[in-house]
Amino acid sequence: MDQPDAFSARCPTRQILDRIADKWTVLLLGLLASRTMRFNELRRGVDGLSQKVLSQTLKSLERDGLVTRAAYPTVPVTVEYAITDLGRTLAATLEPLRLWAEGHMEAVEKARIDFDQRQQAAA
Amino acid sequence: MDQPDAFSARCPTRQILDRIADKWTVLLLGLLASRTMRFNELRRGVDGLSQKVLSQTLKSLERDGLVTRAAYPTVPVTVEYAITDLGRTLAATLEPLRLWAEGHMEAVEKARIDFDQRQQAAA
DNA sequence: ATCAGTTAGTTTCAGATGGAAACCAGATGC
DNA sequence: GCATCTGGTTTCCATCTGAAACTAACTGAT
Repeated sequence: MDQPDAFSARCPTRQILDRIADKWTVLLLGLLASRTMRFNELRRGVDGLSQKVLSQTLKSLERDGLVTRAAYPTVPVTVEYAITDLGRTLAATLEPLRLWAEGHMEAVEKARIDFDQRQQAAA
Repeated sequence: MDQPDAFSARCPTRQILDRIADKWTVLLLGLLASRTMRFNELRRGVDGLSQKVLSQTLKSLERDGLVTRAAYPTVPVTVEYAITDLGRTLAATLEPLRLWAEGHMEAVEKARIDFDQRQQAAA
């Protein structure tokens, strides 16, 4: 068995990286790390996430063993999504990513303004 | 000024998260963290990355102040991409992500097989 | 002088993906 | 009968993606 290597297109690691290096995955696992949540609760928690993409993303996360889905025949239907142990290890890896974005927001915005002005000046 | 909050669609953090939580960004910054590289060198280093997307991704990374681009009028043209200090802090955050993918590849693949078999059985 | 090859890209086109909004099922409340 | 709650699926359109071809400027070989 070869060593896993994300730089090789043929390594399964590549598909997994594509799946986990995703905006919605970062935010959803961030929420689910704190507690089990229901479908519409997650939708309200992640502003701008459409039902279709939430449904698709949760399905992928479930397939990859990162969250579990439990449906209860109440009225109306109750569906609870919970993070798994595996998902929890990923959430711990993903949290610094969200924190980086929040912490370096101003530095990146400043860089963008500078870059755009230089482009403007060159044109 | 509001606190940055990636869960809000209106926060600039969201755009930044979308930019950095990206397969190609993870791999490119991973390479550039070790040393300065040229365009085709990066292309060869990241298997499966097309020239178009490499060009677009590098342009975004440059705009966000994460890498610098330096062109030298040699023959043929030499263009060198180097990581910035800001980029280096992000690369340090992104590396665990790639390592998670490589380290948990088998667990995820096993989860997928189990899930698909359960789906098969249910159908 | 012309053809092949190097560099770092841009362009083109078909197919996959994204989000907004509408729709659906099943049941309760009014 | 009609609206409302749940957790989705469907539809439509715009954007994004990747593969491949093309560009520009110059070198080296034939």
